[in-house]
Order: sequence, then C-alpha cells, then structure tokens
Amino acid sequence: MQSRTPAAGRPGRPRSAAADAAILAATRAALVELGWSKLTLGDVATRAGVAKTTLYRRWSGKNELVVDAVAELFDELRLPDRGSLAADIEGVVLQFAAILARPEARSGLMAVVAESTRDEALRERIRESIVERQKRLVIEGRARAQARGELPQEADSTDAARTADLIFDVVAGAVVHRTLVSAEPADETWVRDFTRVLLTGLAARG
Amino acid sequence: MQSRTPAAGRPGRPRSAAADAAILAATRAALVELGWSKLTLGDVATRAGVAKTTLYRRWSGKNELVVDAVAELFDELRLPDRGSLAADIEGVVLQFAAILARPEARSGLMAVVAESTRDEALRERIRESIVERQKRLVIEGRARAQARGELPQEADSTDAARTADLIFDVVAGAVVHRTLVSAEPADETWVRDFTRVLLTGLAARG
DNA sequence: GCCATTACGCTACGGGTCGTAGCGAAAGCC
DNA sequence: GGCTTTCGCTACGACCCGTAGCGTAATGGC
Repeated sequence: MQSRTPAAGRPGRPRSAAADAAILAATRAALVELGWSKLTLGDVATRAGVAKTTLYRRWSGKNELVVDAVAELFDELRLPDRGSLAADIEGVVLQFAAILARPEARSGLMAVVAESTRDEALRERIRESIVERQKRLVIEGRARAQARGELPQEADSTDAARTADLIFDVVAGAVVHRTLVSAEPADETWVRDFTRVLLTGLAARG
Repeated sequence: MQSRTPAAGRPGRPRSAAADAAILAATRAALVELGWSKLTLGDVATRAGVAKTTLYRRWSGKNELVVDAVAELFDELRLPDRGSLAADIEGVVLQFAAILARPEARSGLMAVVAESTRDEALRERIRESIVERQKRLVIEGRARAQARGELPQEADSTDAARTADLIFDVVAGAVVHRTLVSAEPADETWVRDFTRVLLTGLAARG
C-alpha cells in the first residue's frame, strides 16, 4: 500500500503504522474539504499531526498518496448472492455507485486517472491497487452465472479474459460517467435499466 | 466559448479573435507537453505570444480555459451513415476513441471532470460545451435506427430521453474507461465486441 | 546497559506559480 | 480628435513546493 514497504527485520526505529492510517485518513478529509487541486501536502501533514518531512519519506508525491487513500475505499465492495445474474449485477453496481457518491472518491479518483495519462508508473499503480484488485467481482460473478446456466461457457480462455475486460470497462465506465459527468445519481431505476441493456441488449426492449 | 462573450456593439478596442485561437492552441500544446498539473497559465501565455494579463481578462482560471480548449476537439465528431445501427455505432465510437487517444484530450478532459466534482459552475460548463453538445449523435442515431426498424419506438417521450441518457453514459463511459483506465486501445476488435453487447446483450452470445 | 541505526518533529530555505495592480501605448467607434 | 477598451509589460505579496539540517525518540544487536 505504501510507497515502499519499509521491509521487516531492519534495524532502527520502525515506521509508525498509526501515522500511515492518520495520513491516509487526513488525505481523504482534505479531499472532501478542498478537492484535488487545492489539496496541499503541508495541509495533510498538519491534519494528520505529523511533520511534512514524514509524509515525504513515505510517498513520493501527491499522486501516489491520493491513489493509496482512494484505493482503500473500494475494498469494501462485495459480490452479493441474490440468486440471479441480473440481481447480482444490480447489487454490486449500487455499491459501486454509493462509493462514487462520496466526495473523497469523486474528486480523488478522476484526478489521479487524469495524472496517470502522463505517468506510466502511476497508471500501473492505479491498475494494481484499484482496477485489477476489483476485477475479481466480474470473474466471480460470471463463474456463478455460468454455473446457473445464465451465461454460455467461453470456449477459449483468451476470449473469456477479453470478455471480462469488456464487461469491466462497460460497467465501471457507465457508472463513473453517469455519476461524475452526467452528475445524475445511479439509483435503483437507472441500475435496473442499465442491467437490462447489459444482459439482453437494446433490441430486446419494448 | 469564451469565459464571457465580449458583446457586440461595445465601444473601445475589440478583443483580438486571433489571440483567442492562439491561446486555445497553446493550451492544447501545453497539455501535450506538460499535462494538467504542470501546465501554468504563465507558460500558456508565453506560448501564445500574449501577456498573462490578457489571458486572465478572458478566462477566470485554468479550469475554464482547459474546458474550452478541449471542447473544440469533440466538434469534429460526425455520425456516419453506414446502413445499419451496429455499423453506425462502430463508426462513431471509433471516432470518439481516436480523439481520446490524443494526449491533449486524455489529460485535459479527465482533469476538468475531476475538478468539476467540487465546482458546480464548471460542471455545467462541461455539460453544455461537451456532453449535451454531442448527445445529438445518440438522438440522431436512434431516430435513424427506428426509421430502419432496428429499434422499437419509444411510447413515452420521457422514456425516450431516459434511454438516450443511458446509452450516452454507457458508450462514452466504456470508451473512456477502456482508453484511460485500462489503457488499452479501443480498436476495431474491441468496438465490435462492445457494439454486439450493447445491441444484443450478454446472454445472446455464443 | 550501550551503541548503531532509523524514524520523527521542527525550522529554514531557494525556487516557482499565483492572481492582481498599475502604467503607457495601441486600436477601434462616435 | 476624443472616448473607451484592450494590450503588453513590470512588479508585487502570498502561497506551496521539495529538501536540508539538526536534535530527539524508538528500536534491535551485542
């Protein structure tokens, strides 16, 4: 999670784990109050009750710090077992929407994605800490649906991986766009419409 | 397009239209070279060959300037008439992906969206200049498909508007997520898979 | 218990950007 | 020509950055 795992059996005074938690919490609080652009590391350090130099010893900059602070928010996602693929998708999408409704996620997530377009290492960090970490939901949901007979088995494993990536882009992208760009809530009504389109397509409507 | 239309029949020296174009072009060039966070208004002014004060007279800050600079990029989108809904969608999605592949769009767009989560006026500016402006593509494409009999008529006009919003969120969101977060190209293969899911749904596969 | 080693809090610093103010000159409209 | 507004330029205080240096605190090894 940290910028560099301080290793185990090193001599000297160990890094305070409490400081880590305080810094990440202070970062989220600052994101809520100030947003990305007005967030300063000096302010975060003051909020966390640590010195600015302590913060710089653990994270190389604002980007890396915010990625870690935001990544923690998505770990609470759970794939519910509601008996059908449609209901399972609706459940997890609603959870995702609830996280994106929180201001610390809204302002932080998009900002680091924007920065990552010019920083390969940062993008990889985002992929590992957030995206790849949550792709488990798609894999597990599809396996469960295939066991139920709701989805066909993928013959080729390459095809299967490609489909999983596609679904993840569609689901995450649609919810993010709805929430952040259109600025409308991804509520039950919207999620039901979205799930129907995803499962049965546009032509099957009416 | 500008921060404030300088009105028509005002006395005094009129604002230079050439300066506007030079500033917006310089902004895009700076986005390519520096990205969002390292872009400074002083640097943009120097690139454009104007004084920093001139820039501040027209735009209230970095956010508004970049919105205008990026919005121009999306005006080149055209809805092709390829004879079928699937082919039309593939065509416009590929155009959209091509724009998002350009670095000035990548770093600029996501950054202003991130800032807009804490700035209501900025979000409205984005909606007007970019989102609502391009939603014409969805409206026109659906009307054409309904005329062809590929999509059912919407009984309720409220339903129709809701569906248009949904489609826009799904299409734009998926392409953005694929391009910027997953960092994979939205090429012909991906667009074909995506269009099939959008039109016929997941269950119809295999 | 002593020592080497690392983390910590604090202060201070040069460098850069911000956004604004003030000035004289230029460019339009009456 | 006279009025009005824009333009380029310079200068300014304020803020934040990222780092260096120092004395102190907390470990593990001996």
